[in-house]
Amino acid sequence: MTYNPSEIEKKWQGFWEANRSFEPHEDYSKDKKYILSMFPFPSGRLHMGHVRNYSIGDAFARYHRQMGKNVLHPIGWDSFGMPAENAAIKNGAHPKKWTYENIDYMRSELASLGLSFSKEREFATSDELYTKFEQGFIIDMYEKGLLYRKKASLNWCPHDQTVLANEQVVDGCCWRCDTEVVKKEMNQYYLKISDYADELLQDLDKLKEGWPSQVLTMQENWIGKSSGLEFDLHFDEDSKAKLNNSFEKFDVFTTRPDTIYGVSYTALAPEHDIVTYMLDNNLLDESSALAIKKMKNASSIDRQKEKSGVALNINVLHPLTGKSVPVWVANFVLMDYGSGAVMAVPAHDDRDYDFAKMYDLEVNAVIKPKDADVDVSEKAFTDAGVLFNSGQFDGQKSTKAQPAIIYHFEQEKIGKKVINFKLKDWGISRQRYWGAPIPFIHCEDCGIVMEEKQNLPIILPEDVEFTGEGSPLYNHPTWKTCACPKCGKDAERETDTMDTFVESSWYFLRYTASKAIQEDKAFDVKELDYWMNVDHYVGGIEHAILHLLYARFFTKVFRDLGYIKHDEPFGHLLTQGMVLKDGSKMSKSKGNTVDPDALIEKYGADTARLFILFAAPPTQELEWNDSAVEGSHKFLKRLSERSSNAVKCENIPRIDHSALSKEEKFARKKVYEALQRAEDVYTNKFTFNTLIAGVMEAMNALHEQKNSDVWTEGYWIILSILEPIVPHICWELSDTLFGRANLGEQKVLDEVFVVDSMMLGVAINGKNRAEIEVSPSASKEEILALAKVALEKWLEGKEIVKEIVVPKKLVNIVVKG
RNA sequence: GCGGAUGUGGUGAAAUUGGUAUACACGCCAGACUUAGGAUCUGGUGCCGCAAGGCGUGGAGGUUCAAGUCCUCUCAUCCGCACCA
Repeated sequence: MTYNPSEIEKKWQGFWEANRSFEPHEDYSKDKKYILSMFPFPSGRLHMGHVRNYSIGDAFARYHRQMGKNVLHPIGWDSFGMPAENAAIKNGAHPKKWTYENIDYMRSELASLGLSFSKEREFATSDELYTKFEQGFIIDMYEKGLLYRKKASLNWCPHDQTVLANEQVVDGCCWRCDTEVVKKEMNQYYLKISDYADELLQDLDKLKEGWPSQVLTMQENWIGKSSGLEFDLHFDEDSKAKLNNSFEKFDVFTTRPDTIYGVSYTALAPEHDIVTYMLDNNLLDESSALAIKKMKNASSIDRQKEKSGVALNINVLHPLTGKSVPVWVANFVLMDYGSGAVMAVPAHDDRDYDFAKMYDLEVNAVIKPKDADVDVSEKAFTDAGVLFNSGQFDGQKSTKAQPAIIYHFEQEKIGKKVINFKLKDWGISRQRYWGAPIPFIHCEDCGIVMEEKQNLPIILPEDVEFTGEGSPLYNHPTWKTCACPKCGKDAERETDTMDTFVESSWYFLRYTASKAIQEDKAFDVKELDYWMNVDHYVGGIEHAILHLLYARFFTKVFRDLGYIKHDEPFGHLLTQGMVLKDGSKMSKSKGNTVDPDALIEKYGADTARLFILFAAPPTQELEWNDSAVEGSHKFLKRLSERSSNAVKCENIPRIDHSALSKEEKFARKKVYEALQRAEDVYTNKFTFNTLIAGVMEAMNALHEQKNSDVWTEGYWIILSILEPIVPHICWELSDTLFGRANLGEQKVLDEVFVVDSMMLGVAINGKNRAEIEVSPSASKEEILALAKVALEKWLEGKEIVKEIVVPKKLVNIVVKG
């Protein structure tokens, strides 16, 4: 049969569409599988990363459908976001029009790949219906006390009068007008993810089976739980006077209380209240004030590059020794971790050490290794050790001194044990147009008032200008005017929209909503119970932290709001590697992209899917190679052409294995080995590349023999194995040959694995020297006798020290002399 | 700086998890068929060497009868980041 991909792909895509082949069934007594690939942002065109993502997901979905499972395999669009607005600024295209046109085009691209998505559950997060439910959830969270407002320091372009995202700041300047970016304090809404920090950390345990360990580690580090000592540092009298008696003290946090006697200075974040007070009241000389302002304006990345500090010329008293300790401002101290102030122990902390050397501050060692003296003349000694110069704690080991010192502080009521998290609350406000409006109203009398739920969704106005200056919603002449829902007075709508991570934090729940309830509810408890959790979640490693953490957080919040019963959304996670060309990531700026449409047009979707799953295991980076794509295409051509060796039938042929030739037996063995591997790959290993290699081996072995029953049986099985990977060609051939009766679970026949003889490697001192053929029932003695004959020339004049026989593998003889 | 990974033929990669290193594929070489070949089929292909043989999984050690796999040190590359006290 000639292979004509464009014809058969169109044919079967039409068939699937007409027959609604991939809609899940509403029979909740059936076993289910929920297979989900991360939904795309509708940027305009599919890229190879998408093709990889959806090919992997589709393989799972189709495999489980063959196994008789009720499969939910949905798709949608993460359609709010900055690029739509940028396109509007650049080309004048309205974000809504731009977005929905992109969706239409990309939907057709996905269709041309033959992906087995459910159509009835597709949505875009910018749909008003989705916004309606999301705004409802935000109101619920506010009422639950999970949403609050606080000041944040944002990137601000004074020229465009607009907030900039980190990626819009280029070398400290605005990407559009090149004006120097400054920090501006603004009120922002925050979700209290920190309330869930402990549970988000604890529950990583539940994911150990199904998630890659490096993702768990990254999340663990991100949440960053640590315990230590928190205590106050009191100013001396002079310093208090200098600060107009406005401050008595500030508190610091340390995870190394054992080093406390080594404190030689303390450092405040440039944003610290005390620093702000000193700046506001002109208590610093001009150059110091300027340096601090510079620190505050620097991007967090610049702040990491080089340490800098300013002495405040005030002092605090060491809580244990009473010694005077100078207070500095340091750029590496962060306001939103701990209390924004640290005690510095340069002798035992690398950062503190560098800083002390820079500004010629004291370095007082108080910890030494167990059996040696400590030398801090070149670098800090950061290991645990034994305390000295530490008063009553001298001679104690770090591990013992830490709790002992904390206990001492608690007894004296001058400090306490504290648990800290790195995880910060999630700021969800964005000063942008193309996002879901935050459904709040500002009333002069009532303050912040929630919009009434019956008035949702609060939708975006369409008559908006995109100039890149200011916030389009804020600038709109009438949109924000409204009446206060509480008192009826004139009020103003909130003009901030939500971070798009909010949408992607619950979209997987929305997919469970069947058509019947989609209009009325975001989702239904019964349907959720049946479909959740997601059995396989497939997506890029770049989402390892933020998206996955936020989605886990929303799941827990929804549980506590009583909407759902699950603690964790994603049972198994597969993080795919990047698609590279010429050794680096495909990107427009590098000009090394390969266009999926062109690929499909030239070779067909099946070739694209086959290559992408064959070229590397899914978790690894994939190096693009045009001639290897050609190779995948040739394999499919052979698959098609050699199908003429198989015979039409309705059942798998019965074969008398013992009557077959060696080549025929070998071919059957290869076919069933591939089948065995298929189960392992689709359910455990996900190394589709080795599965495809196994099928190629089976094809090669079939080609070495001429028995048409063996060919037929081979095709019966191979087409079933390959269907999840290259569905169109498999449906076509299977339809022609077997009326598609083979597209289902196939049984492994153990009889084909029985062999008459096997080859064993024979080695001397571990060095492979020969090969022997033995019967599977041969005894150890028989094998050794054969091995010694094979090794005759190597054994001459040597003394045999040891003989090792590893059944079915090899023989190793250890000799001397 | 911190955190996470990755190093195997000319190339993408296998290796049943300590047991014959390089399966499968690309590329390359030779041959067949052909008006033609960028189609198809057949054979070959880790490196050095005429050969016997030797050497080979980034590098150096170690454990073991046996190491790509385990341990120690080291080098290179990639990814993420909020200097997390």
